[in-house]
Amino acid sequence: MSGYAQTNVTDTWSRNPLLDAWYLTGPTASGKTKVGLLLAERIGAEIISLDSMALYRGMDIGTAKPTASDRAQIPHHMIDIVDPTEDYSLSQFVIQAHNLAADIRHRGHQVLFVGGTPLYLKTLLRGTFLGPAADWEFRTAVEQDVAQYGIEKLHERLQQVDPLSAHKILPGDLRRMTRALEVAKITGLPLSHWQTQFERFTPASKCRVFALSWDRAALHQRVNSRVDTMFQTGLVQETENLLLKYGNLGRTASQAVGYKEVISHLAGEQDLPATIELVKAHTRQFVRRQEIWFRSLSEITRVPLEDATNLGDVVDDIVSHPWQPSAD
RNA sequence: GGCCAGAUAGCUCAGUUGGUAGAGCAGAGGACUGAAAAUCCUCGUGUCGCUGGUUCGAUUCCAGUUCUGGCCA
Repeated sequence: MSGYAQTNVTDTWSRNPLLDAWYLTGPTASGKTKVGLLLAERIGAEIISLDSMALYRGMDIGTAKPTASDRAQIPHHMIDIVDPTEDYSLSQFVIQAHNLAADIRHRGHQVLFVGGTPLYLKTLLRGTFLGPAADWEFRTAVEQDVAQYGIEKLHERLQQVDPLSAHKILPGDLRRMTRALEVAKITGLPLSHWQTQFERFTPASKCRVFALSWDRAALHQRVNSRVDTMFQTGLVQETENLLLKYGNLGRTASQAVGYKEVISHLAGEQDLPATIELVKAHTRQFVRRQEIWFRSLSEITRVPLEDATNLGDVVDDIVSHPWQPSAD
């Protein structure tokens, strides 16, 4: 098992930060797509989507994908690249994004990441430990153990295998405990030995990472009306079509806010008005978690917004932001 | 018009054999490294509809009153 540890760890299992690109992020419904297009035009960039759900083909309305005309205007990447039945992962994203960024630079263009998946953003900014692929047999076995012996036993097991991770991961967090055990089993070394990338961070002045920021109450209003529009423009129909075409959606795609609730509505679990309210609530909760991530990232420069009429000024602010690339 | 049941946290409701009250949801803060739109942790004071009465003390008992359902005329 320790053979894994000896093979080219740096090349195979880690990715360095990608700090010479531009990044535009912000919570759901903050206006990233529009500002992104204007910014891309201004700086001569191609856009790489930074969104864990826009990856899936056919999930258009619920993910508020850029339109066909948006995509004709500026080249977009990492949209519609997998079927919604497929599993995707952070690591696949990071590897593809690095390769794409290199291609775009070879074409002489700037790279602009646009999207609101904070973990993907953090991973590009700080690098990552890619690690071994998910072992679903192992994960299922762990799940069964937990059902039989309780989650406390799992925490004790992790305590033995990887005390540092056991200390870091909250004892109810089945997913993270399982991953830590999985990595330890496959690599022969504890996860905490590998995961050191997130501790190195860059100040905002040395990178170009911008987060659109709204007053929370105003953003909630935008979320509510965006969700209403999604249902008016056929989210239920789109979901029905996906189910018809693919049967069930995959592990990740079926968890997407909007689709998850419509799927349960189609199964008769709640009526349409209740479904719409659920989607709104879950979107607001997602917004909150996004904001918590953004607050924790030193790399981010906040771009306050009060209405959607001055987007040109917003782009001016972003472009005039002083930038001192670091020597290393 | 008569009878019955409700009125308690932003919402749905529990509860107090009379000593001013608590769940779920919503909301807020935090964690997060191959599922991340996921997963996990923490946070609960509100004229207990209004006005009187009984009582040391009423959100709880009594009377009246307003509103909301339901039933009967």
